[in-house]
Amino acid sequence: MSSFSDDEAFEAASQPLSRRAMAQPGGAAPYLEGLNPAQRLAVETMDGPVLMLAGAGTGKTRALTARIVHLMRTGRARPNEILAVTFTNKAAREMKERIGRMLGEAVEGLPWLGTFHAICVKLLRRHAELVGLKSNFTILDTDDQIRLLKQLVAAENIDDKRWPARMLAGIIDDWKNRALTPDKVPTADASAYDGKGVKLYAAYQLRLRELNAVDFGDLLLHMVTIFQTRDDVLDQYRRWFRYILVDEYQDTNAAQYLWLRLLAGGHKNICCVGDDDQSIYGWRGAEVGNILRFEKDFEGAEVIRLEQNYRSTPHILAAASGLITANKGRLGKTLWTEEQEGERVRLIGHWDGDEEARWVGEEIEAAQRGTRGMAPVGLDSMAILVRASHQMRAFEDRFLTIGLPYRVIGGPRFYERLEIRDAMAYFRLAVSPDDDLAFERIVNTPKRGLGNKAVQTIQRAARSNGVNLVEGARIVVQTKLLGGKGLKELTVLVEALDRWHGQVVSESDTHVELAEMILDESGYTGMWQNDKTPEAPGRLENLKELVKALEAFDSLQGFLEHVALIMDHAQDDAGEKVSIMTLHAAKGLEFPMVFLPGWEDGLFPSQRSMDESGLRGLEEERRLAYVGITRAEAVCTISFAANRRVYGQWQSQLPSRFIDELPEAHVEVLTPPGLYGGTYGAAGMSSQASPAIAEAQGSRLHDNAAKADVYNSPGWKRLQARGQARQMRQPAEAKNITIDMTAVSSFTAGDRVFHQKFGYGEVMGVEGDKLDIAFDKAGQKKVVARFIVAADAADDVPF
DNA sequence: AGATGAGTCAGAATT
DNA sequence: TGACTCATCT
Repeated sequence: MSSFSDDEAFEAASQPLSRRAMAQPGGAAPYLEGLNPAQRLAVETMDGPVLMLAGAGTGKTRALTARIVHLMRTGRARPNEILAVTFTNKAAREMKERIGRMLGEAVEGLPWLGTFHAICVKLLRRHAELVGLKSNFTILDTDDQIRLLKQLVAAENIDDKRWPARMLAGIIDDWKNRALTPDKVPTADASAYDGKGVKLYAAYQLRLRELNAVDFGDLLLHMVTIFQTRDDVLDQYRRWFRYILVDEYQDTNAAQYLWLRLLAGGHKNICCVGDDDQSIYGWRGAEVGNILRFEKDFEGAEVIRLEQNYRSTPHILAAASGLITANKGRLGKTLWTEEQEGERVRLIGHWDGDEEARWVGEEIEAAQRGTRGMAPVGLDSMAILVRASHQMRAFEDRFLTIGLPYRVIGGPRFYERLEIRDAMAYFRLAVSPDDDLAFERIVNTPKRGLGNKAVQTIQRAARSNGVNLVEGARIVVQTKLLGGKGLKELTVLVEALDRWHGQVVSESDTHVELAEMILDESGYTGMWQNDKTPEAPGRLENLKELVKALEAFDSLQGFLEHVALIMDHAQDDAGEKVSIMTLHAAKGLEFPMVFLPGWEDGLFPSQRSMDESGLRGLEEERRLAYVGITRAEAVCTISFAANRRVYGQWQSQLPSRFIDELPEAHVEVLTPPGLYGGTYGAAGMSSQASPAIAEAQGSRLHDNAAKADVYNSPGWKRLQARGQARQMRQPAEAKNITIDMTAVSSFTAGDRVFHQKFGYGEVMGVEGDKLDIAFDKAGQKKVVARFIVAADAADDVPF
């Protein structure tokens, strides 16, 4: 891959400043309008180190983008003298859009804006030779990384049962996050990976260099190494990037921190934006300490607090603020809002996880209709935020059953899918025949009769001649080291690879045509067309989508470069849907109505987090809770279950300690259905029941005022909650599963059926009132029979 | 080379 | 419980 495009970016950006970029004559600039005093101060304090301590929902992106525009419009910096770093591509994209909007028509060049990794790629391509690479190095993703490590581990005769390569990958990542090259790994870490970690790390780095490849961690690590060893290069960039801005500073790891300190070392014009209370990526190497230490690290730093919240009601803010005060060593801030009081944070306990999911489903449907005098709420305005992704299942099952549309945010990503990765390996190989990892991946996909033995033969041929695997394969073909089918197939493959590579070089076809040709001629498309498993059609769809995505680029190289760093993929946004996601995925988002289920000790806070990291872990969990609550604009509902299936075993659960930490004045305890009144309430009351509960039971009134009365001593919440949960019974519906016999009996395996959400499919099996159906488009799912109609009757149903 | 069965393990996830 | 990996059999 050539680095010309990068260089052009540098040169173009270095053109003299246009007239338009000068300060606007007279009157406040439009981008400053509507900023509150703190935001405005953060925008206008341009020189020296600034820490913008921006609480949840305080308009930090707005301030950050306004600051960039301000730097440009006042003539303080030319666009190319500004470096703005984010963590995710999404954040970078959003910021670009906002800046574009603020600048309007006037295009005077754009600042350096991108993720740490994207910026580092650009820099590293210019200086690759300083770390023994060529500027067209490839970027390996986690999968390649692990396969490479597996080979090294195998060469060391290590039992990869006890010491999986994945674990080594994690250890090495950790070292790289801490900016440790193999020679700098502290002796305390010498025992890592059966005492062979450091040695393998060194071997891995060597191998990467041989392959002219880097992993994600290297992008930063190599640049830090270059900055540390080459003053001339560092000076160049210090002059280049005169103003530096960093988003989500609380998420920086040691390598990123060093990188920033080195770059900002001269002029100290660095503005870090973040919120120590929202640091939730410690397990990924982020160090809250970076933001806590800011004032010490950068002498004379200004700390500007953005505390006016534009998102949530006072009750929600107060509940979140109260909770987070239990953490030690915070920078501290006081969020406030001009909004009206609104509803308190709602708290409710349930019998078990299924009951919780059922209740949430009902609440959502009620909100959709509009209840308690509230206006109807759209599904797009609601979200369920869970601690761990396996908690999503109960909700998905329930929502499928009641036909409530939902979308899962996060999940497996497009470019991580098998078929996409295979196709990409073909593209990589066509672009650079040196890509041995890509060759290994596709040599026998589709099946060519080239199994382990054949691959070893090729590897031996390549190694003994000091060439790449494609050349090794060529030698094998020429010297007929293989026989029969394998030889024939390998001959065809080598010829095809030559042809494709030739076409990449000569550009005789468009890259889109070439891509289609590769997938076709390799037999890869055919492989899935002949595959009869239910996933096959979906995979073919994805391949089509991949080719479509290619159209946005002007070469295969350009596309591969993009994909290496930008692994995200548009979500399906069609139609109103409830969002389900993890708390981590919810950071930065907001919803009018938020459900926070599963607040049980061990689940949230997660036991594992506490076991591994003790108090530090607990505090990070608490910040996660803080993030969760502060996602809510108007209604925030926390819930927990008394019983939950954990790895197939039923366990009784205790309400989360975080529930105790919520300030009582801002919480309203709801009454679970089926506890008071109904079939089971009266019979289930034990002598331990609190007077308030007995009273409520007796009167059968859901009287919140009465409950609030007794709801006033610390520790009581959990006791009360536990008491409630004990008295709960399994709801009637769960015990007496109603089976609609007419619906069930009308279908048997093999029937063509129709579902309003999933479309057409074939019945694979029948279990009680559920049908196991392989849908043409949506894959295999279990669906309640009453939502299914016969395929030929679908036209008659008014969906 | 593909299918089957035993065994293992269980967390958040970006680039 | 269930998803996934690996080893072994056919």
